[in-house]
Amino acid sequence: MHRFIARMSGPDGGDQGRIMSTIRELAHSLGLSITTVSRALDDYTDVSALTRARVRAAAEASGYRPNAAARRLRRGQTEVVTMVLPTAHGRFDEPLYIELLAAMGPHFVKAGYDLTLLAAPPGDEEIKTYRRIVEGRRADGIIVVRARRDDARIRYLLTTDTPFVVMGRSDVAGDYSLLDGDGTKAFSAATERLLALGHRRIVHLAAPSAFTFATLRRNGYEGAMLASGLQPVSIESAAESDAAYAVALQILAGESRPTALLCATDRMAYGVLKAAKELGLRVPDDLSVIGHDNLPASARTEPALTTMELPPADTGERLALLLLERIKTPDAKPVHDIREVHLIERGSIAPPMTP
Amino acid sequence: MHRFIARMSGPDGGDQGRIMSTIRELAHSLGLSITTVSRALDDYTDVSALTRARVRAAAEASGYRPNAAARRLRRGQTEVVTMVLPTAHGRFDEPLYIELLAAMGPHFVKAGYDLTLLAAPPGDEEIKTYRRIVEGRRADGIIVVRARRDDARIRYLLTTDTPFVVMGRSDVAGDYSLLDGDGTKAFSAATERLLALGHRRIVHLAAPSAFTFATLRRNGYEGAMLASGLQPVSIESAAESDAAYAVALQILAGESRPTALLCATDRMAYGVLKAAKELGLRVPDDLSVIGHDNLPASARTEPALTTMELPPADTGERLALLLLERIKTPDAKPVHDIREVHLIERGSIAPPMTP
DNA sequence: TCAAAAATCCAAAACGTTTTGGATTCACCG
DNA sequence: CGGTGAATCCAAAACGTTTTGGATTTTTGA
Repeated sequence: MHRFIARMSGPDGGDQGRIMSTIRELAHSLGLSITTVSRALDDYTDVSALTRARVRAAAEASGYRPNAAARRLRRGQTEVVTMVLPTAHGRFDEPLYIELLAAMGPHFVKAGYDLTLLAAPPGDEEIKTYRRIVEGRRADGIIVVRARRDDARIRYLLTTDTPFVVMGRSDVAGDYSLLDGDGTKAFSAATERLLALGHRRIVHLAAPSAFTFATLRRNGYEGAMLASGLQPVSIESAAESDAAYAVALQILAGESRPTALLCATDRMAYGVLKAAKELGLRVPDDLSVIGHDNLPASARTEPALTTMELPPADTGERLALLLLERIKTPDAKPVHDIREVHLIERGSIAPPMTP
Repeated sequence: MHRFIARMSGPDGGDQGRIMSTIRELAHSLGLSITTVSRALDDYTDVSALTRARVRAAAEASGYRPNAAARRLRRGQTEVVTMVLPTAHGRFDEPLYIELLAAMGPHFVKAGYDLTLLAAPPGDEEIKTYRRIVEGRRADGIIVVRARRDDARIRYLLTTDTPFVVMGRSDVAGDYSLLDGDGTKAFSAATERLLALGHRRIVHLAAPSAFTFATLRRNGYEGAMLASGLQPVSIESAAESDAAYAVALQILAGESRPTALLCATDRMAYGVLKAAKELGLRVPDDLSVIGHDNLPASARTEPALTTMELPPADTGERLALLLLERIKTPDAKPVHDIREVHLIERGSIAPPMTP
């Protein structure tokens, strides 16, 4: 009876459902010290099982959440990781990032981190953005995407002690974790697939060697060709589809034209498809085409494009985990994770009709 | 001489280039109080022009940046805005978001806000994510994208006092700012365009009426048809391209088939293109097709798809500004910004050949 | 010349946590 | 029964700002 009354209107019962905004209120309502409440919520061995349970229940019931700013100030860490989107001007046709973000999200949330996003065009502005994050201590870790061969961002970050991970490969030396697709192996495998279909005149449409991935993919293609006793032919083009279109018109003009074109990127493959159509060549009968990236548009081309991709969900998850590891144990040896790229076969390849 | 020595090794000169991490150090090195330094940096009229300049210079030179957590704690605001990505499972083919994010970014940065990103699949998890933000006071404002007719997120946010803006329209009543494309006007204009080309048998392939936009677009089409004295024919289909494909096969089978199909979305238009090809109908000669969204793939279809879009850069900018306004003056009347949708003409429409 | 007003500065409080360094109680042992 | 150690708890300091409420000096007005 006594208990019942206390629940109804006693000094303890009054705060029942109210939303408790500070730990002080919560502690007071429980007749405990702030210290004890804090430690109970943080699983210290320091507090009795009974008290812990009581605190837990009260926190749950009242919807108490520690003030993020206060805990960050006291702890000296931001509980934030940041990814800077390299935004060239104009249309930003890079759906990969949104998938990466979606895949990374849950892992960061689980680890108690918020993911903040900044957009910066390459150039001076970009480095300033990184400085702002680092000097303003706005993040505990950074994700650098689309690494460049000579990458000022990586060079800068190496001079600081901010944990970071890189997606893609760079020529910048130093100890940092990175994740990238195994472009060499992927292009080697794609070449072998074409060889298995009976192709012999396979040409590689390479991206500018300023990109690290371009060289890696080229190596894969050339290695596979040489291993089969064939002479590799790599032709470099700008990475835009228009440029690839122009180059492809040349390549496909002659009599002994290739029966297959292995392109460094999907976008380049689009140019090739356009050129083939222009020249009256049927894909895949007269010409097999392969790209890389699996852009959404590649499923809609005519015919649908055979391509390769680094599965975004896995990649995002791995990227998040790498960064969290880096934050937790900054002295551990950084890891280089070179992951397998998957071949996605669609309608743009077939055995060669013209021998 | 005296001055020179002081610079070399005097008590003031020692801190010259060192990075100053707290306002206390900075104040000390200038022989000023913390208060004065803080107010100098914040443009109070309270401090003399000379002092202000001195403080500014020293802050600049030493790379001082106020600790974000401390200022947030003191100010009671997070300086963070959040956007929750609705991620269905599987491939996330929605490049719009990344463009929106890129466009919003600079405006938030300029206003001193960080943009954090959370991913949540629709369902219970989604509302929990919103609760976490609101109850944990993790953001000063929220961006809700892809509004639904009966939208639990909006209903929840209306019960709190967290500022937010919505992209898209919902049936949920209440005072909140929103931004959306004028689907009605756009579809009316597209219909008129087809009429001007000489089409008379124009059919609208509508999305499920569970989506607000579906009804709006349908109204636009039907209004334009009626205004021209023609009988509108709207046929509803699921929004996936496969479903649209099946429906299109039916529509295009008969003898008096339509000469133009106006589709509620690009994805539905893809299904129509596939059906037309299957039936041996040439686009655009035998059939004109229009979509909406301007997905990247739409530029690569065969023929390239005529479509409509809400320009992402403008949209993102406007969305950011709307939210910032909402945060600054929460009592101001919310605005409904219905923006013009642009028609992008490509190869999938032409005058009808078969009369 | 003196009082009032303006200009300029500052000490201390406050924001809500986490953590340090004990204090208290209680059981147990010799 | 005194002492030791474990089990619990807590007061107060600290994190780095911003803001409050003066204090001091200088200028102005009569």
